Amino acid sequence: MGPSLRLERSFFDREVTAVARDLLGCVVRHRGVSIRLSEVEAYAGQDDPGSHAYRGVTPRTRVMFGEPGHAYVYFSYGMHWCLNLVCDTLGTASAVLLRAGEVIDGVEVARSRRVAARRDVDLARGPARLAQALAVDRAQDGLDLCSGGPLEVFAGEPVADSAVVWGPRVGVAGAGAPTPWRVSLVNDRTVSAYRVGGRRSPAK
DNA sequence: CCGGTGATGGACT
DNA sequence: GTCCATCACCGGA
Repeated sequence: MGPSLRLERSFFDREVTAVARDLLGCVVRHRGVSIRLSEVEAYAGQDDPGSHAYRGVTPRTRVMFGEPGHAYVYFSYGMHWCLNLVCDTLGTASAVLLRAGEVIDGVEVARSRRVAARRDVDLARGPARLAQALAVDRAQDGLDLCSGGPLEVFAGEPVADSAVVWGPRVGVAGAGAPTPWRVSLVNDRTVSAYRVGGRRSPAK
């Protein structure tokens, strides 16, 4: 392991898909667990129908419209939390959803938070699983990632373009966007399962 | 391995 | 009232 350099605000203050690409291989750390990111997804602010910010500022989306380099945490499906990193220029409301990664430090702590995970590769394979492994919930919404707080992101080994693959979104109801927003590491076992027809059927 | 489905609560219309 | 940026579990192959 080399030196761990915390990402500065200028890293996040760039076009959101560029930030998403560069987050692969980086390490997010919170409360004793470090995760190397293998899969992320870009949400391009107010002009993106798939984004929570699409309909403007609400109490929930307020953080997205704020300064880049902060955490945006939302509650999903009545029982899960998901962690995003606010990106791009102040006010654009862009963010990157952290979808999956490999636990590289604090494996025992992560296991204790993810009792249902049968294999270590499943500890942070999926956005809600990743947040649970990190013990991220509403309390981390809005936290600054760049000022030495408890939630931080560090640079990792550089990832070559040949080791990166772009794809469509997962689990978003909105019309399919022409742009691929999801980026992941090629042949990485911690990338979340890709479900083409993964939508839940209506309860009977 | 795979596909199908219930659980569960808040944000927004 | 409707819609989810999901997960775990179950049964079949």
